[in-house]
Amino acid sequence: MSIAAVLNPARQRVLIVDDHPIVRQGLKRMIETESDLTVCGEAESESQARRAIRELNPDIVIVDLSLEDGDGLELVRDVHAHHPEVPMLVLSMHDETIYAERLLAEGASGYIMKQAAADQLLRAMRRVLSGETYLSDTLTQALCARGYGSSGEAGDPVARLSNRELQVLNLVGRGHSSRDIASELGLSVKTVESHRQSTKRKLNFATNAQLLQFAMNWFAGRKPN
Amino acid sequence: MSIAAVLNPARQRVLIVDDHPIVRQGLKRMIETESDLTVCGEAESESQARRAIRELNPDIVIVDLSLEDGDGLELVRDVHAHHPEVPMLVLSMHDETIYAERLLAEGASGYIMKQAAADQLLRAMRRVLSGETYLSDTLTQALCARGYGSSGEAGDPVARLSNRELQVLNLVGRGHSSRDIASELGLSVKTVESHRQSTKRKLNFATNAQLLQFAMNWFAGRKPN
DNA sequence: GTTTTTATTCAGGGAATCCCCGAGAAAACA
DNA sequence: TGTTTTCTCGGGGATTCCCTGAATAAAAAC
Repeated sequence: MSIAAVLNPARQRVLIVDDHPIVRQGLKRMIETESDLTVCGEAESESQARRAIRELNPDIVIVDLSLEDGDGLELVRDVHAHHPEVPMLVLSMHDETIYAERLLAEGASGYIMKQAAADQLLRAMRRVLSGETYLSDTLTQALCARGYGSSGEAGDPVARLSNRELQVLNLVGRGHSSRDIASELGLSVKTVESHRQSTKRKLNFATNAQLLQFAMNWFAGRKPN
Repeated sequence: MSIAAVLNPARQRVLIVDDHPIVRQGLKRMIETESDLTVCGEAESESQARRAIRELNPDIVIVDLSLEDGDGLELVRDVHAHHPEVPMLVLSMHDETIYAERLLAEGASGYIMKQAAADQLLRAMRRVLSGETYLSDTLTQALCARGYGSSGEAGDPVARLSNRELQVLNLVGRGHSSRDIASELGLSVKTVESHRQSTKRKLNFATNAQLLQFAMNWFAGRKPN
């Protein structure tokens, strides 16, 4: 504990959860240079993180998405279940809109990429600390276009799909082609294409590749059949 | 700047190439706390890295494998071609044995993961600076096992892919279309299609959907099925 | 009860992609 | 030096993508 901590006892206490020592160092440096923030602890696994949250009672938790044990989703869900008052900011390597959606649904308060600059990270932290939600501009646009925030509540955009569309999307996510799906469901290829089309429109996807990516990630978090 | 800098003006000058500001901060902190090392510059893209090496003439370059533009392989090859005397230490997120082999062949002097602790990183840097090669224990074992293993095709089938094919597969996994990949790499669409074709053949995939599914899962750090 | 919306089915058609073939040049290997 | 692999690109038919439209039935709204 430094003199600054004594002079400013109201520092917000941050817990870092990341299995990369280098990244932890970088985060620590960024945070400690701020007068209103301090790092109260570090964890490099989910089990360590759970114990650290219980014992340290941090004001905010920064979670790396690419944890070795589990993909971070479980940790977010678990922490939010046991400590719903602790906001979580998720740090990710890639620009994967799919994960952001699922993480926010599980209780995360923000999503930011490692490509983000220092001031952006700090802005995100302060926003999450104030009880609000932080999303990058591009991510906000993507999610808003898909139903988040436009109606106020975080409604599941997939719920807007019809049964048939959902059925087709499921098979799409398993890597089946339109022709395969058509024969499996006893439909015309044109019908399957039509369902894919309407699904893309409802979920605001431009290309088939985006739909495929979404479908695979969406159904990856669910039990097969 | 500490007294050590005055006492030891012969500090080895390090150039950091990484597109994550947080990681750059972490590396910088680790390096600057050492009395015999200093960071002479940073770069967040391949083009910046090339110019920085020319202008700063560093004693060692630390390269992140997951650069946005390209997969880092080209940078390693290019730098080694123009500055064969500059040792390069490659930093990676995952335990990618496939890349390690290629990187060493292209001129890298060491390969270390971001999970590595600080002392391990510094040990790797000093070893590379002294003109030797650094590999982690697990990686050394993996490479040795491959060299002397008589198990035939027990190795990862992805290892059989050529550099270009791997590069294309990487972009495919990020959801890019053949047209996008062609323009990104400055190639004909036909060439990209050809690489996808040969990749499918080597990995025993029948359709493009299977390749896409595999690529997305592979580069997301998860195993298919 | 009538109108409107949605769901489900399918077709047409131009653009794009897939997927098989081949082929020449360059690089790596033996 | 000869062989293999890699990297590059093209032809061309089959297929898919993607937009528009449309018929029928069911559900919802008026």
